[in-house]
Amino acid sequence: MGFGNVSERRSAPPQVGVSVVILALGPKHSQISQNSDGDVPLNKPDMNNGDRSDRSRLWLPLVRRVKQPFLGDWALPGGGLRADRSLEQSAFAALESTTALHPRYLEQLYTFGDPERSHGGLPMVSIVYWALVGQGETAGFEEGDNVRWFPEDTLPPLAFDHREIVDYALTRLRSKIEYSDVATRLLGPTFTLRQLHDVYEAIDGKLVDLANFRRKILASGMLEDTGEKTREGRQRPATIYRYASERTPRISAPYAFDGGEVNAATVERDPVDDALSALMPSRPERRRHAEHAQ
Amino acid sequence: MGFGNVSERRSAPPQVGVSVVILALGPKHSQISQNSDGDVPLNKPDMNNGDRSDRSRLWLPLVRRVKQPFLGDWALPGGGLRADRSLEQSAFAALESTTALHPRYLEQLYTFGDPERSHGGLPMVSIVYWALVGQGETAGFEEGDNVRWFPEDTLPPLAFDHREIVDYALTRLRSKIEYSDVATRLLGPTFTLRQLHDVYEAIDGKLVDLANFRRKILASGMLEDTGEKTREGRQRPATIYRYASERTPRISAPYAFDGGEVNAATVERDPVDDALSALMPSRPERRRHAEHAQ
DNA sequence: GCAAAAGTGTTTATGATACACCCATGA
DNA sequence: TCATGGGTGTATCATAAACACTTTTGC
Repeated sequence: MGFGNVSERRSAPPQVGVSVVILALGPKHSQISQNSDGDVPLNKPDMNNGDRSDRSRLWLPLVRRVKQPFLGDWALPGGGLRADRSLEQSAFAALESTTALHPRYLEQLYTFGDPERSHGGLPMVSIVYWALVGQGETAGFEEGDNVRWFPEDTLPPLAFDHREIVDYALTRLRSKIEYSDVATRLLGPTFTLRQLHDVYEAIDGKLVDLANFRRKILASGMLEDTGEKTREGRQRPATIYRYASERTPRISAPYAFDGGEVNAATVERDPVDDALSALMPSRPERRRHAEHAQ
Repeated sequence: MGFGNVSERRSAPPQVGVSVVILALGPKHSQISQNSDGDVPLNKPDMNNGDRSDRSRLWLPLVRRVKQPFLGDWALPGGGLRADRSLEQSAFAALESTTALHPRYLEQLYTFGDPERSHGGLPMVSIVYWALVGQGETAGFEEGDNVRWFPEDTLPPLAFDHREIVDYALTRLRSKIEYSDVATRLLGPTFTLRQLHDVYEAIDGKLVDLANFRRKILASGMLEDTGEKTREGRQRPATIYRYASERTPRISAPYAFDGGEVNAATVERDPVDDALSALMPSRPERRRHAEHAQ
């Protein structure tokens, strides 16, 4: 299906797709050796050891491009839209098809559509989502030659404008961590205050006073004491908390995508600050693009 | 151009368009009489009188649908995408084609794409922008039978999910006014602190202590004394300020759309808080939707 | 001088930060 | 009992809110 000529192509609508920035907490330094082609560390973040000092950097999975342009470069996982799927479902599907990960958080980031970004190919509008994956969510994940995890601060050159997109996702995460619960989504369902504290420090470089952090978080009421205590290490056991939003039942599931080993229903929009949570579980509708054809 | 059958249509990509929520400051009560069909007040907000008490509500223009579904209902201005235009340009074009308004602020709001919203017609993804129009910007604007201004709090029934979209835009405005300069974009290029104060009160219902407001705004450094004073009324003249961002020259114009009586270059993204301002004037790229086809 | 709006001062409450200190546990 | 991280107390500082007060103009 080709376009007739340049001017027809220019006035035609662009292609549309979905991409996802997936973020997870990983070790500060890779434990496995460097890779053959000189790329920076790249084993997947190990989610299951209790070693605090080594769990303090954000990692994200990228896929290698197998087509021009940017053949061989790393890019964000993505996929197409389908008329019978919500954008979130499409994002989820894109995410799943490349990484088999089940996010604990998924939110729309931004829609990129500048003609310049197409780099000579078909113009493309990308609706980008960002996702947070908790610890333990990566159990079934296998890295291949075309999918690999990278630490956020040592990314390889990325295709298209994907580098800026990643940067924007990180900016959003860093901003959102200050007034919402997103940090908890990078951990498992339960965690200690120290673990949560480490997430905060990992996300925005600077050190956070642990004593004040404790008070602030506890005062915010977003955590709930599970009644349990850690039983590791040789120190005083720490209280184990859980994110308290289970109290506030979802009005409606953000999307009905359900399957896989981890329940997709655990994926939520931010209930506090993302106004869409309140507005979006909205009612059906249809909007043909004929509004300005009065 | 029809689709073959239902399942083909379902797996096909949806249509894509752009819509805009346009907001401007208007009088609290309409000065002209009610409309024939019983709709709520609807003359366009008068931007040019100095009557404070009457300048305290948000208004927005809607267009009447001339097709099914929702024929005759009011809807957001919108239009199509073109491969050779940025999303902002498309938003600007949509805005212009229906209202001839020149916004002082334009920012992407959200992309809506739930299949349910299509109400039985062709599935539609809407990339929605919101715009703020300052006083005096509406000079050349003419209302027709198919375009009309409504006060934000007495909207008629809207087509599709446009009501939720408007609500979300208002939520974003109310949130953003607290940590950015958007409020100034609803006024003219210069204004008194009292006027700005009134905008704040108009936007989020509650009263704001004028003394504290004055200190806070002034301390934020976002305003600049023009050196001029008001010379109206029979009271002490007020200092006239201007938004101080002219100091901080734009790195690059958000988009190159230039034309019409008001310079489109005055449309800016929020320079402080919208991280995209820093990231988006980014470099070209192209992203075909083939990422997950490894 | 008086009304009306502009603009300043001052007190109080609230929250963030820094950091000293005590507690519970395993070895 | 000591090392280690868990957890609390408290003084200090910055900011927000409340509101009394002074200033400048036109009439």
